[in-house]
Amino acid sequence: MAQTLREKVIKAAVKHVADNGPDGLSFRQIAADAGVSHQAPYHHFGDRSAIFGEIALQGFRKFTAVMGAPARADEDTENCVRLCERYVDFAIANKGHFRVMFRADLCQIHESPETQKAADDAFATLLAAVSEMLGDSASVDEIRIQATAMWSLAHGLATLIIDGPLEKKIGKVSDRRALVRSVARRAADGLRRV
Amino acid sequence: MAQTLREKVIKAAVKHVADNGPDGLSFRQIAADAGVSHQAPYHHFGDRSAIFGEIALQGFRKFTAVMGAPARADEDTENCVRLCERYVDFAIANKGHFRVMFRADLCQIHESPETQKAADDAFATLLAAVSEMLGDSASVDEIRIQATAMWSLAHGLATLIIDGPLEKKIGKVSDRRALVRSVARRAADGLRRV
DNA sequence: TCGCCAAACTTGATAGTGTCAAGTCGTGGT
DNA sequence: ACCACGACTTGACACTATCAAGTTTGGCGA
Repeated sequence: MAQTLREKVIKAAVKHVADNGPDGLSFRQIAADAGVSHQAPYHHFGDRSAIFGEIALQGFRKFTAVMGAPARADEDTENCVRLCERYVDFAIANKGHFRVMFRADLCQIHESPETQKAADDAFATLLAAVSEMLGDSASVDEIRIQATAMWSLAHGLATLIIDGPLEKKIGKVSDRRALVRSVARRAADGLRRV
Repeated sequence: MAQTLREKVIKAAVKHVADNGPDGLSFRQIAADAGVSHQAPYHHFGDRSAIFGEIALQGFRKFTAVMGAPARADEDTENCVRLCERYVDFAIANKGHFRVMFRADLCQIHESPETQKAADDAFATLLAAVSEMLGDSASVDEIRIQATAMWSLAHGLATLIIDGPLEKKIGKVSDRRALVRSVARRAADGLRRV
């Protein structure tokens, strides 16, 4: 294992957040697991929230890469559905990161310009995708609103699945995918019966 | 102050969660603030997660009452918009409850039949509202999908506003209301340009 | 009135935690 | 050879949850 202590600590922290949520994350436990003194991690992350900030940074970068990637052949042809599905897939595949990224009380992304930029880039990617989806004629306001709507939809789905009551109701991956697609398509067509 | 210790503890805990999030909630501090020994709260809530369960219980009941109430004159005439707006309003007005209700890692609602029932009732209220909105002809599946979509949209909006990066971008209440209405109406009309 | 019993609360102790303040140790550069 | 600096250790302190006792207190039957 040629990985540095810093990497080990982050890895362990991400795993803990993914398995047990952000609460009860113990630096000392992580240090002990890494076979290192209880104070060693603090040399790399001055503060408890610093490690969350680092996790968020990594998360936003990965998020930007995933959401901005060109459409694959096996994906839904409808942009809205594809974005939602990618969003939820990302959240599930990166629980440890996702649970931290949008928790301002945990990671204070504005304290690190690097993390702030990564977050801005992530949002810009979302805006760009929506903008492309709407075409040239859409106003900036319209893009903003539509992006916020789609973001909210995907984010709500993801958090309800990950942290909330939806997880146990839809066990199999195929079921989950089907649900996400149905919901996203329904939203794309309009939420109230016309 | 004729309120019992149990009520005091819950009140203090809710306030802490609303102000600082669920992390770092200290039973001892609450006990000290209430002018009582450090062990007293444990007599009412055997466990740290028990108090979260109680908070979730209260939250779900209040939620059901709010979401199930008949439409007021000052509310939007469109059902979807109204439901979203109520949802977000509830989340903001009851931050301390809302932040706990949908966090399975915190409150384990299935451990208390009472809380489980309250949560089920809350979802049933949502389903009923959507069902009414769709009319008699809608299939059960269609109702379920549409309810999940609306729930996700409202939930995503609420969490992004409360915990995420949307809060500081929209400061004034009027701005927030306008945003929520715009987004909800846009979603009701369909997320992709037709 | 007395006794008593269970609930509400206190006191004490233990193990685990974040964090401050010092040390040690090796490695690269001058 | 020196030494400065980053990576890490050691020790201490205040704080926390939680277990395991004790003590108070209010109500109720005899």
